Amino acid sequence: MSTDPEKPWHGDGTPGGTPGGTPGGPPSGPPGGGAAFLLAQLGAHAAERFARRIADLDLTPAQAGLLRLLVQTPGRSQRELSDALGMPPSRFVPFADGLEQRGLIERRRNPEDRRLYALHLTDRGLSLLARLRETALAHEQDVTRSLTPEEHAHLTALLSRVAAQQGLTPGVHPGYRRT
Amino acid sequence: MSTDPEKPWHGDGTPGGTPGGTPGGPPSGPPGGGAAFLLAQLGAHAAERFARRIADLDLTPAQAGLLRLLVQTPGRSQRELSDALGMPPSRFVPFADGLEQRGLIERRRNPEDRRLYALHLTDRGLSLLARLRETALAHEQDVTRSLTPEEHAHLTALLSRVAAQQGLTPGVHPGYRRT
DNA sequence: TATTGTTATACTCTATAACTATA
DNA sequence: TATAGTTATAGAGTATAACAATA
Repeated sequence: MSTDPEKPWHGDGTPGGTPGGTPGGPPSGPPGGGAAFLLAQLGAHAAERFARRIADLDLTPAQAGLLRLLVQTPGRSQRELSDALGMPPSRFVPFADGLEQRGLIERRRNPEDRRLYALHLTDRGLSLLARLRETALAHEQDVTRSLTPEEHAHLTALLSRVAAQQGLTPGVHPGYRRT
Repeated sequence: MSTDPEKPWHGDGTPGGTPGGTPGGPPSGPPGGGAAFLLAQLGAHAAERFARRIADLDLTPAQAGLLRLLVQTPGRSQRELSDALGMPPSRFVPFADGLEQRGLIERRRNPEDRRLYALHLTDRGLSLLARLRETALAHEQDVTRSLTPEEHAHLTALLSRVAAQQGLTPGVHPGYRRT
C-alpha cells in the first residue's frame, strides 16, 4: 500500500469524473463498442439468462449440451462425449452419474469391447429434451426481442458465417467446460 | 451404475450414429443454430481469443477492464470499481494489489473521507492501455475477418441495439467476475 | 450505527495422477 | 502395452464473514 499524499486524491481536470454518478463521455474507437467486445458481452449475458431459464428444469448448460449431443448421435462413448464437451473424463463420470440417477440417460455395455459404455437418452430424457427446446425457443425470442424478423434472420446469418469461419463446432460452445 | 444387458448397446437404426466419426444431420429449429446460441458460442470464443492475446501484455480480461474503467472515470473508490466489475470487495483488494505493484495504477487517499481510496492510472498504466487498444483492434479485425466492411458495420449496429435493449452496461461484461 | 478497506477461514471446484478392467 | 472408465487427492480459487479504521 503506497500512498502519495503529494498528488490530488481525485480527478485531474478531466470531465466526466463524478465520483458517485455515471460517466458521460462516449468511448472512442472499438474497445468497448466493437463487434468483438459486444459478442463477448452479449454472449455472457445470453448464456447467463439461458442458464437461469433451464435451472427450472434442473439442468445446467453442460447437461443440456449432453442431452443434445445424445439425441443427435446416440451411443457415443464417455470418452468421446467428454472430449466433445471439453471436460476431462474424471469430471464426466459424476456428471453423467447425476443424469443417470435421474433416469434421463442410461449406460449400455458394448459386448464387443467391454471397456466401453454407450450412452443413450431414456424416454424421460427425450421428453425433457422437448421441454428444453421450448425453453430455448423462448430464450431466443427474448434475446432478439428488439429486432424485426428480417433483422433477426440477418443477424443469425452473419453470426453463422463468423462462427463457421472461426472454426466453431455447431452445437457446442466452450462454456460447457464449466459446471 | 445400472446396466441393462437386454437392450442393444449402440444405435437404434438412427442414421448418423457412427461411433468415431462426425455426425452428419443438421439440427432442426433454433436449439443449436439460433442467434442466442450463436451469441453464447461466439462470445465465449471471442473472449477466449482476447484473453490469450492480452496474456502477452500480462493482463487478464478483468485487469484490462479495470484499466479501461480508470481511464474513463479516474478516481473511483475500490467499492465502486468492484461493484462495476461484479467482484466482491474482498477479491478486489489483491486484484488491485497486483496492478499497483506493477506500477500501473496507484491508490490515493481522500483527505475528506479517510476511509476511501481513489484509484488512478499511472503513466505506465496509460501507456500499457495504448498497447491494449492496439491489441483490441487486431482482435476486432480477426474476429470479423469474414465480413465486408458494410456487414461488419451492420453486425455492430445490430449487436449494439440488442445489448442496449437487454440493459447491458457499455464497456463492462459479466466475464469480469472471474479471474 | 454504517461504511470502506482488509484479512482469515471454510468451502467448492478442478485437474492430475494413480488404479482396475479390458483389450 | 494401450485405452475406457473410475476413484482419490492435492491444489487453486472463491465467497462468507469477522475485523479495524473512519465517518
